[in-house]
Amino acid sequence: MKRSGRRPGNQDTRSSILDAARRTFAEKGYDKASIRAIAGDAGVDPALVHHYFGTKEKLFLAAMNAPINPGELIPQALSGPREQAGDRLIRLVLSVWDSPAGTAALAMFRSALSNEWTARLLREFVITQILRRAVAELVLDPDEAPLRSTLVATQIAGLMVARYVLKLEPLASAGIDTLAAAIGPNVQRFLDDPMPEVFKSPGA
Amino acid sequence: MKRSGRRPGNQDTRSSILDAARRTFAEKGYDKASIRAIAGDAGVDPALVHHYFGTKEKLFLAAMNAPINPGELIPQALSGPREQAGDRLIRLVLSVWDSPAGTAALAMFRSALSNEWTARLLREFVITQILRRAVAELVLDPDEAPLRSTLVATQIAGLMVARYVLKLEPLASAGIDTLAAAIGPNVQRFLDDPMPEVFKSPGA
DNA sequence: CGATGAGTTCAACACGTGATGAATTCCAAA
DNA sequence: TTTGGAATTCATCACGTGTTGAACTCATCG
Repeated sequence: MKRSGRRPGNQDTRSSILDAARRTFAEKGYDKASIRAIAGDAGVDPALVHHYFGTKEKLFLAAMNAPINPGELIPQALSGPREQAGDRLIRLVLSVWDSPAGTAALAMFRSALSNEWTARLLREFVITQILRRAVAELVLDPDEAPLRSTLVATQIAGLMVARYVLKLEPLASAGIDTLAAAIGPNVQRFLDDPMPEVFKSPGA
Repeated sequence: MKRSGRRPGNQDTRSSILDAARRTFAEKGYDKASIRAIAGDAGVDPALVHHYFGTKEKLFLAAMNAPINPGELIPQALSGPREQAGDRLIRLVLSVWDSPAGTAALAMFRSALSNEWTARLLREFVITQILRRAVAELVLDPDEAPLRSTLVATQIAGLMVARYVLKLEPLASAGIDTLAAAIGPNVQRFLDDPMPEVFKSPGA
């Protein structure tokens, strides 16, 4: 028959490579995370990484594919009173990114800041999966949704940059309650405070 | 005597190298801006860059040193009614970054996002020259100044990332008036809206 | 004129990178 | 026990990087 030879057996290594990849991408970004460093972190020969995942781009995609699944988080952000949506968003974002499951998200973000290809990836992912599918739901006027949701993204991206990349104190070690109380209302204002009429036209 | 040999003559090249360096650093960030690319953009041999500036780090410092001088901008941000300080800050930041003089600032920012050394540089510069010297002046309670000024930095950094790095639409092509009207009030709120009492303790 | 030294270029080194393909180990099916 | 094929490693390639030092050009001074 066709089936013969060694069974897939030790597939721990494959997932330990993925873990190391997520860690390293999150810490150094796409470009500076070398295949050799990832392999070293996983205790494995660099060539094995290529054997499993082919190219570095495919490895990155494989490392992102599994854990980034906002399907469960989005309802959590949408449920509850809409007057506290900003507060809820900040808490959600911070709790996800501070958790081990947020490593992939941090890897994606850090990479997108320095690499064009991953920037395109993040842009498409954020726009189609997050902004249009969740944040836009919170905006009443659909004409204003694109700009308003991008403004929310602005505040959240800035929080990420200051806290996780530039590590500006005292914000980097501030607690989640403090940040939610400070930033939540501003996100809320981006969602539903009245804005000038220029907002309706796309190329304002 | 000591003086002999060819006079400095054509010193255009030195400043054209600096211009090319600022352009390239702004476009690609510190790491991906190769000496060869900078030299090529200036129409010059790569070795000449080393002859003038020694190392790549020194070239970066030289490219940043001249044009980054917030001494004139800070009074502009502080003058005027304090209720419109947020609006003024956003307008100032956008007008500076969109102008050719803002190339150095954009170079600094892009580099800090992907390189540890330049991140330290930007952190020290921003904290000592911008936040403590200008934004903190706008905060009434000195105990709250550190966190409040960092929050302002959060919103501004996020605007930069979304507009210049990720290029999220429609924000990337939005006009300065739209953005000032949308974001200014949020900056204002970071400056002087009442905040929970946790703010006073540094490690909140 | 001839010497000096700045402006400029050329060729090369040492290094780290992503990637490739042959070689080796080793389990499980026949 | 033989053997096929997956798991894993080794050696190597081609390339781009920052950096270096020797060589060349040439305007100016003595």
